[in-house]
Amino acid sequence: MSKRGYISRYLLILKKLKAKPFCSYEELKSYIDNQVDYLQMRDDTLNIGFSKRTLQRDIREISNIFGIDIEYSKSEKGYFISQSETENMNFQRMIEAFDMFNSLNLAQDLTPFIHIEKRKPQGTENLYGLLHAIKNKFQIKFSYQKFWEDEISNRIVEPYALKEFKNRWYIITKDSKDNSIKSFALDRLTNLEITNKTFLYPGTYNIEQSYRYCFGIISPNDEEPQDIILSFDPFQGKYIKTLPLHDTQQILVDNDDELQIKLKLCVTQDLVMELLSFGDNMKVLKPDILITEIKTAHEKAYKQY
DNA sequence: GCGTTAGTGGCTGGTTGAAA
DNA sequence: TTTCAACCAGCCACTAACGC
Repeated sequence: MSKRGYISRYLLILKKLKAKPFCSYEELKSYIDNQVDYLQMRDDTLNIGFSKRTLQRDIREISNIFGIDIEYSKSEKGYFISQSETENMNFQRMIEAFDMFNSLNLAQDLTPFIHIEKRKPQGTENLYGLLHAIKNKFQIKFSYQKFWEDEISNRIVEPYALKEFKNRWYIITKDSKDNSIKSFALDRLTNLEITNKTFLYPGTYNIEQSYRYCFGIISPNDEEPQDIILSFDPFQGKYIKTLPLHDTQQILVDNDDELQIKLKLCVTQDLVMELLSFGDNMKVLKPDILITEIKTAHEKAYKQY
């Protein structure tokens, strides 16, 4: 069997148990047989078998490879994924990626109907190296080119964490030059070098807490979060209700005229850019500093015509 | 074509939990 | 406490894929 075959089987097991916990071996077998019938119609190299012994080995391998534990409940007479795993974002992403991978593979003859976004690689080839450096607290060196500058600068930083925002990966670091927290997009980072020099992770620094009131990736440093009140027209409001701008989003008014929401965030450049993208479908009601920023930006844009 | 490797299925004994 | 059913894991043989 090809490697794709048994990896597909692992993911089918996870997918089934996520959708329906406490499946017996027979239920899993039936599900996998059905799925494999369909996959094999498109790819006859996918010769996937599934005996009880194979399931036992798969459970062990899934734990080794993906770190996801599958247990058996005697009272429910079935296998299940431990609850904490199904809530794990990595797990959700893995299942999504698998679905996407299989769909695109199966749909090669449907190419005219699938339009993939053409974008630059995300720089994920450095993920392993960066994770190694974060885990072992090694300083890193790299070359970096900002969007708004042609010049490439060389950086030496202490890597703290990786963060994703709008389909881009960033490394959160402390810059040795000025000791401030900075983020760098992986797709603009080159010549990565992991040094032998170790650093001490500041005990008081908590990345989750630090970015709690940030819209995107720009570090707030010492800035305090503010109450932000926005009013959207009803059409845009529907999108905002289904795709909230931030975890702190609360609905204040929801009627035929507007959707009014409150956010608790630091006013950073990435938040301003996001709000500007709504154009005249959104109005900032609070705070004054943000109203001024948005007004100035719209006025500048108006004067260009 | 041949040898090696890895995945799989089946058999078997040990373990565990529920029921009598 | 004993019995039974089901799972788990070790072992071995088979087979397909892969490299030379």
